[in-house]
Amino acid sequence: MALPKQDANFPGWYQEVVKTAELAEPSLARGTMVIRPYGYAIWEAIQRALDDRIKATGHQNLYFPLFIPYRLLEKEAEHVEGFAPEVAVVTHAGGEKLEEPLVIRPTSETVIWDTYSRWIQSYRDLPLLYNQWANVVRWELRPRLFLRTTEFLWQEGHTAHETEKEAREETLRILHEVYLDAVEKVLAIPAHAGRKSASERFAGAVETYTLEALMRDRKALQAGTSHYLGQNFAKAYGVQFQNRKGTLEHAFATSWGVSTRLVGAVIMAHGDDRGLRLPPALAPIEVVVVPVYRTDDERGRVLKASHDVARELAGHRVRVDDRDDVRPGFKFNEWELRGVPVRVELGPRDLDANMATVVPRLTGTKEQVALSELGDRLLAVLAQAQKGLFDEARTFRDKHTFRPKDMSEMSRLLDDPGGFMLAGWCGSEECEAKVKAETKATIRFLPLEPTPPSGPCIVCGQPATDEAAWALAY
RNA sequence: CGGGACGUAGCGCAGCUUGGUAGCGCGCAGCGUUCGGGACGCUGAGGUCGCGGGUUCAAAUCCCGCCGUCCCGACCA
Repeated sequence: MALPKQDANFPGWYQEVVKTAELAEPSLARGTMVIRPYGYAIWEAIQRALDDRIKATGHQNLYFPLFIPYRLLEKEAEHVEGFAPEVAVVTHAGGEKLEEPLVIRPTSETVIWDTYSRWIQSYRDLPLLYNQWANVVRWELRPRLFLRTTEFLWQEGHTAHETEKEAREETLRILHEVYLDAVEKVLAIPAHAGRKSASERFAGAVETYTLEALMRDRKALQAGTSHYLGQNFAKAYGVQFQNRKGTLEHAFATSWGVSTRLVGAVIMAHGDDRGLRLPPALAPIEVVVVPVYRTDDERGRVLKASHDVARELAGHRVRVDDRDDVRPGFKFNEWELRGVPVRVELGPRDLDANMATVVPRLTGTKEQVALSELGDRLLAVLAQAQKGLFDEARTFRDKHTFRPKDMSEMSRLLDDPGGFMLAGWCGSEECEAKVKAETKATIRFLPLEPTPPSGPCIVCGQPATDEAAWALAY
């Protein structure tokens, strides 16, 4: 099960890691996947990180249904136009054709705002700060495990506010305090927080904010989005409230979501030629102890010592790999492939010297540590692993951030080595489309606030309104 | 939908040109030897050759039709 080299064949490398590390595998229905326990444990850790932050910012969880009557979807014109091509529709049920087809939610703005119309009467009912954990279905044309599957798991927040200011603040609070914080501190992936151009905006949004990260194949990945929806949905679904002055007004909306795609982001941002590398904050197993023995005597002695190590690290996720049917070398490789941050090898030689062999996944170098200092040393290695992955990814990203002088240079750099291209943009869709046509790159993000750069638009030479970050993307 | 390829054991593939009753690697089961970096030997289980039709004494192989999957383009968390 040798992995393809990352540089030579990144898609092959990715697929092989997802499969052999037992994260997930394709399933029967087109574009769907089965998430296996190890992959799901990573997702659960991501969920916990997000859910903690969502609640800490004052939100509550609730749940809306999977099925949405087609007519509800149609009420917001831009929204339906954006999603219609990729919704799955149920036309038959209970053995007959349905009078009205049901769509399987591609996102839940429509049902939720239809419901909010009954929940919101007065400014006293606001704000509504709700989130749901759910599955959604989007009929994507090019599915890829975790990154773009027909069905995926995610979290979607839907809030309603009294004022535009409050709603806009909410959009940015989620972006920073929930998404950026979790992605950088837990997933150890450095990300740019930015604004989407009009063409990349969510269908029905006034403003879309995004988190963009650079993967190891130097393509960008959108890791989360937060939308300010203005009053579009409130108007479409008749959500009005009586304000403090006694007059009727439409509520202001936000929505925001991140998905199982983040599991793919962790794989692609941190993986190396030996497989996965997981940040300890996310790793289902932080420390694996591999006992080495030959005879029954040695086995008993070494296993006892192994469990002592596990006990000393109470509160951390430690696994003693006591399988008798595979040899140590196999275990070393397997746990490296699955990204466990630290391995401890314990054999008769170690025990005779009152030592253990410690091997951090990041460095791969073996070090001898006295048993009496092992606990402290492991904690230090774990802390270093979390920081090391983040620092390495940030250095990598900065090294692959360029300021091309003109289109041909941008084109050349995108081709090799790839990365983010920062350049002036005049704000016109024509220029944006031209870059895409010539280089396949899209604008991944604009600065949070419009900030004219020093140079002109890289396409037309007119004065620029923003410094845009272009990249090839997933 | 436009362009290209492929469907043979759980997975990855060979066999097809030139028809003769299905094979390799990995994995799986049993036994033994091994065990500090992906072990080895022997034995064994496992296949409607995508589906339907045709040609032929005989079809995985040749012919016709259908179905499905994957890759490249437009979409996308």
